[in-house]
Amino acid sequence: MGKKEDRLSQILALAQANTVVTYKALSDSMGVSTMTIRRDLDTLASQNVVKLIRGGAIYNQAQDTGAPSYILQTQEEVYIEEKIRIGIKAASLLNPNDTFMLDSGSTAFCFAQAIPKDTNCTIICWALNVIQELITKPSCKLIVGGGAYHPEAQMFEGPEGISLLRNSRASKLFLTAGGFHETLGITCPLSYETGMKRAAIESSLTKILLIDSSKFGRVCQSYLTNISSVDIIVTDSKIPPHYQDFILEKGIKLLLA
Amino acid sequence: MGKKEDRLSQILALAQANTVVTYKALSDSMGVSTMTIRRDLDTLASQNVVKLIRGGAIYNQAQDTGAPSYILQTQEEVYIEEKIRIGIKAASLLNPNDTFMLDSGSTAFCFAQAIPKDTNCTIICWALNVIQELITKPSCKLIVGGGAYHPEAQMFEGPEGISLLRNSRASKLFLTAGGFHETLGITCPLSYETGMKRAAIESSLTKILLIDSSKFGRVCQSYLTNISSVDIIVTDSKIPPHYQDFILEKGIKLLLA
DNA sequence: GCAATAATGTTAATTTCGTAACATTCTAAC
DNA sequence: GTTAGAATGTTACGAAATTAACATTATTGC
Repeated sequence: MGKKEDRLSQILALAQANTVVTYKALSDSMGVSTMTIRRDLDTLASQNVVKLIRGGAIYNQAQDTGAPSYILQTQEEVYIEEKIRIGIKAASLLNPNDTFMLDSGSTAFCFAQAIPKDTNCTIICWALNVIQELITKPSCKLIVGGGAYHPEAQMFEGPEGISLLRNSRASKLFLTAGGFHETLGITCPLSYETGMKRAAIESSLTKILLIDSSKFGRVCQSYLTNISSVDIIVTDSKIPPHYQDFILEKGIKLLLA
Repeated sequence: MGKKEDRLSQILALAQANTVVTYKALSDSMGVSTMTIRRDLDTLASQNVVKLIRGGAIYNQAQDTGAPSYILQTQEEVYIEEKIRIGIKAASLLNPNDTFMLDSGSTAFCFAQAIPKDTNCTIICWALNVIQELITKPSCKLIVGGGAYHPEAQMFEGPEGISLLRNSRASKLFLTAGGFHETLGITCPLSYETGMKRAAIESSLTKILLIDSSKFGRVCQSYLTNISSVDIIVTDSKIPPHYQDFILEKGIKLLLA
């Protein structure tokens, strides 16, 4: 009995494409009676994938939003307002026709959101949420480093991605990190992130670190680079004063959002 | 005359929250007649923010997501039902723990939709809409070929992507095309597509062409490969009979959806 | 305050939809 | 092939929803 199965997935795909499907249209297009379609939609409704309405059904998007696999979601909501401000501040560093690299993570995503729609630029990136945001800005050209997809970080990573970064050059890099420590340097939580991040650091001129104030004094598992390898740090005003002094002593430019 | 304005924004908020709103529920909750609600929803529908359905309206999310830049959208709706059927048929070719490559295009997207959520497999792909669909299936491992993003085709393409495909191997390739002609072979409309497609063909064992019947006899600008390089063709039942004979004579397996 | 006009409400005829009961066809096991 | 059981189709009737025309009620400018 594969017939009903086939109909169900066809109906589901149509519902997904059109949002609304009607008994009549479905029965016409699939050559079965409205009663059959009705029973099919009942089945789909009991599985909670569509919602019945008078005359048909609508696709229930509430249930499938397994979309971005928000393990990151929890992390994302922490310091979200600071990250938005940091993104906006960092976006002011952009010049027309810049080519820059953009790292992964929630702060990078906030930065992507803050890029004005009419900014002509070329962006080299490797995080899916960042890409999804950037394709809404038609004046941005996108170069994407591929590789294996990591759902927890919503990023691509692998030798070919690293080689793409090595073969690219950018005037700026907008880097993110999970920890910033005076002696232990800049760190990130997931070891597979370091390959892409390091390649990006080596291929770009001005290294700009986007980091919210909660990360100062924190140390994560994977060592990324030392502090003097960054040129500009954009953070929020809750940064502890002694870190502020420390950064300025190092000759690094500090921007507070 | 702010009353109608007020109602409209209230209705809109409710529509956004609940997806579906009904004339009856709205007229009850706002203390006006269903006729007024009907006229309100007509207004909102003419502004394209809701879509009228029998008994009420649904919020039209299509207009606010600038998300996928559907230039492809127009093409996508052509033969959409056939493509869905083709996708479902092709998905039946999958075995557990397969590693396969998946091309770009609307038919490839329909195929991605048809992959059962619990299929353990590794998928090598390079189209953004395909990726967005596949990340909703947690049991699929994704490898993504990167490169420059092309909004018209929603795909990535470039030397590093090609090199990733060359360094990969897959038991199957699900290929798409824009034209299929007896003597002029298999063609596609955008020249930058051929690099990725050819690399995929060379790195995979069984070549499966997903193509709707409207493409038979059509020739597009970029030559991709000759017909005998594919092993299986999945199309819909509207395929002209002489093409059906031609394919079978060539010893290619033909599946009709 | 008084038209004039727009907004809203009411009603009834028409159409469409939903439901249930039953008829038919398909399918698979024996 | 027969037959039980499932899937699908048909029909008819009651319950909405749609439409249009008209009635009523606000609003606005004068």
